[in-house]
Amino acid sequence: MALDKQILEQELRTRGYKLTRPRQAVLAVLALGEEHMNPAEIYERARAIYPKLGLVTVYRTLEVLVEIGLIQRVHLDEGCHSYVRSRQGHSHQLVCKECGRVEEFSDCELEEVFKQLTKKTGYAIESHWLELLGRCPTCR
Amino acid sequence: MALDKQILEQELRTRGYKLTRPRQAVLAVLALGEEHMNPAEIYERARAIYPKLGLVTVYRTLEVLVEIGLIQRVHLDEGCHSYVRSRQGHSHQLVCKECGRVEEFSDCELEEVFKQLTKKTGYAIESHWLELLGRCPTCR
DNA sequence: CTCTAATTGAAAATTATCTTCAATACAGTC
DNA sequence: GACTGTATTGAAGATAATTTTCAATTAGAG
Repeated sequence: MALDKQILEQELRTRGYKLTRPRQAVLAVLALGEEHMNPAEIYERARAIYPKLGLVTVYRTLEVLVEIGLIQRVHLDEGCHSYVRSRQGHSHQLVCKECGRVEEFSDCELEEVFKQLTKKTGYAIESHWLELLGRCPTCR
Repeated sequence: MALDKQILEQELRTRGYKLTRPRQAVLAVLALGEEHMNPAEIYERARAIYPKLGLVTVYRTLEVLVEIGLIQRVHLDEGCHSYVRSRQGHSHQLVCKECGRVEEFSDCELEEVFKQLTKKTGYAIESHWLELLGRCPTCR
């Protein structure tokens, strides 16, 4: 995953953002994680790397990364707003209830379902959000 | 939809909850709405019916209703945590970005997708959440 | 009608997130 | 390697959302 951190860094730089130490710390944490983490968790872990880091910077960095599409928000019932590294362009998440591990997948066959719905309801479907909760192989 | 309100009330009573005036006001608002509403919006509308209502009670009532399964949470990127009346047992939502109208549907063909994923990832899928965003016929 | 436990609302507490602003550090230029 | 303009940072305070506490009220069983 060290590799992944470099990809994230490169992507940031390419877009004209400066690669600062605080950002590097946040990226390092995100690149590691299979799990979804909320801002506070990310903050805590990233401070192990760069202790002067401020929570505000975590929020700001996450905002940038979501906008660029490098990470994705995960919505959970309790304590909304966690984040995970998004691997493929558009993908969905399989979250383990037990350990929080996140598996991503993208090859879904939802398109057909959407077409039918468009016909039936008259809605123009513009985006979708699918999230699955379960238990990962290890936790079963 | 007045009918629906009575269904909600009946369900609450059956479960041993008292049918108070504040709760009735909240139920009335929820029974009406095609739209998803956040606690503050529900509060405001319900106060037209029962002015003494407190916001806290709205939160508490929503909590009970979600637990019973009479309403569902809708997750949106900005301002998480809206609620809609849930019609069928398990269903999904088609939310209009423009006017907030919510269309529910339940006959989805996701089961097949899930089976494949279980096989591929080893996860035991226990629950899922699907949300579609788009534009309703009127707003198009 | 009475009584008790559930429920309520006001206020205060907590938590999450955002804004402001002076100080700092990156990255390109010399 | 030092210089410089601009983006970025962190602390502190502001705002917003949600929860807790607690004394007063009320639904509904008897």
